[in-house]
Amino acid sequence: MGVDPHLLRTLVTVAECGSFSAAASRLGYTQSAVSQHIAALESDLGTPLLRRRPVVPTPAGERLLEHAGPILLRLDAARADVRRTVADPPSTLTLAASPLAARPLAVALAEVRRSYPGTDTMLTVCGRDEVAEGVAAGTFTLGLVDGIAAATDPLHLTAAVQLRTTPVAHDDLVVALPKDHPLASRSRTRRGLSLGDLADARWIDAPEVAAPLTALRAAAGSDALHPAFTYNGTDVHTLLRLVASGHGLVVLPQSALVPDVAAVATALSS
Amino acid sequence: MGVDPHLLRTLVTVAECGSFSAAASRLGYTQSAVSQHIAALESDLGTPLLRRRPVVPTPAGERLLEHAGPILLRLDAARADVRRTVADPPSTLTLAASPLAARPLAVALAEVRRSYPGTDTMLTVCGRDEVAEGVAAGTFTLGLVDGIAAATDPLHLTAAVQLRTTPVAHDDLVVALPKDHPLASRSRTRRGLSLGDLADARWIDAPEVAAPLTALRAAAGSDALHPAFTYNGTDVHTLLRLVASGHGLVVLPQSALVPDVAAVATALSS
DNA sequence: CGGTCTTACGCCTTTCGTAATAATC
DNA sequence: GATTATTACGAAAGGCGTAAGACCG
Repeated sequence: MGVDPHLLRTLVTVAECGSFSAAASRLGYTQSAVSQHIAALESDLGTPLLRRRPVVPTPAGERLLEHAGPILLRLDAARADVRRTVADPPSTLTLAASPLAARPLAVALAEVRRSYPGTDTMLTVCGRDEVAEGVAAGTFTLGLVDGIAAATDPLHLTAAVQLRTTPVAHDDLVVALPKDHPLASRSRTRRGLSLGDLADARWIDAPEVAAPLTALRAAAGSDALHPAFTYNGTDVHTLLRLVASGHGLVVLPQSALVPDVAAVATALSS
Repeated sequence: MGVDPHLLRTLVTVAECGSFSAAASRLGYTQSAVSQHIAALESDLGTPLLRRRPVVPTPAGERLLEHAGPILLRLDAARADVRRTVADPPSTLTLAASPLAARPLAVALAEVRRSYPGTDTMLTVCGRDEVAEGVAAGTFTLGLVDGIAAATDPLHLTAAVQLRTTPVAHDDLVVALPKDHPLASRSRTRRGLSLGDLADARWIDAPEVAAPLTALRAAAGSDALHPAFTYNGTDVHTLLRLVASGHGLVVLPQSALVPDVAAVATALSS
């Protein structure tokens, strides 16, 4: 009685894997145990949660899955929170950052190394949600996340756990165009190139890195922003090369476009 | 391993009761079982969570308790959510409302009875948080909550579960004064009686019914709003009588002060 | 002492794995 | 027929209650 988190965890894994046996091996259980877990959940809730062969969540299962992730995350967060109050300050600081938080990251890193000279520092770059979840679960000491924010609504974190957040920097958004794009010259002269002018352009949807297209549609008030394709990745460099090759446009913070790194010839490069 | 919700529930109960044995009888366990629950949690987390005799949470315990409530609530919410997708529409609608949501409640009630003529309707009036928690846990079908809200920030629900919310009505806030209060006449003539003028008045803090004083302090920008006493209750009628008797002032929505009910003499009243 | 929490121990329930059965592709 | 899910059953572990012990006021 009462929705055991263990069972929720197997349900989530089964839903992700789309298979009982795959979930079993990932969790270190036997297929039998996984089957019993799902059966226990279903008998407890009085309704099937998964349709078998293929394994797909029922509507009821979908509802439960919507809750399962946040619950498990919060459970981890609780444990991490307790340990944090007990343990002495860690000897290695683990930082996490989303790719476009690079500029404030440099500042934060300097600050951290100055304030805690003795401690090692580890850095992980990953998607926004992974940063938030990692901080919540205690995997990371500190996380830096970028995102579209207004003055009133600082940043809409999708994580289910409320975290202590502080805005640290802001940057203007620009449209990344290939250099030979017809509008590229216009963008030099006048800053106000409205999104409406680009409604018919081909866009790259890169939700893990840049502004998600849905957010842009809301901002532009236009439904006409069609993605040429979706880029599931966190690498900004690759994304910029795709833009340069004319595969589509992307909205990015200005600082992402400006290379602050100089190239100097070395013996190796000759 | 892994923070069993059962254990969390007993921890919460023990912290509320301030006693193992009291918590045991409330939960239907023996004192021994409760002791084992706490011991299991403490050994799992590797730190004491409660200081005994008297029973008070340690700092680590406080942290865990901050998470425990929301987790347990969300667990209930998940179960209720699943059942809701499976069960056919309930034969009795259970509504809940905070006391000062009375006016929109009347409208909602009429709407509900018109739309679902066959179904019985049950109404519960309780504090804002209880409404939110009840809706999350599926105890209530629909909840109406009042609160101080701006256009940008609709209503800050403290509940840990995000609920589908819709603003349905708004009302101006007024200061409730006794009729013979020196400022009562002024309030008739001009509406703009600033909170600063009343900074030195005696206030009744009724956080479950009216605007909490902390919210007023933030709005007034003044730290000088001192409560004469705190009223822990949900009954508006009693609160208004306290104001009328000169025990203190209260900020309420305007509609709470206007009696729309007429008195007519009956045989019984002679 | 009276009350309250902790520990020890026995019983019962739960849960997992092995293995056999059933069902689907 | 091969893969995958369910069912049956035995062994191990976990959880609860009773009862005795330890601690504090």
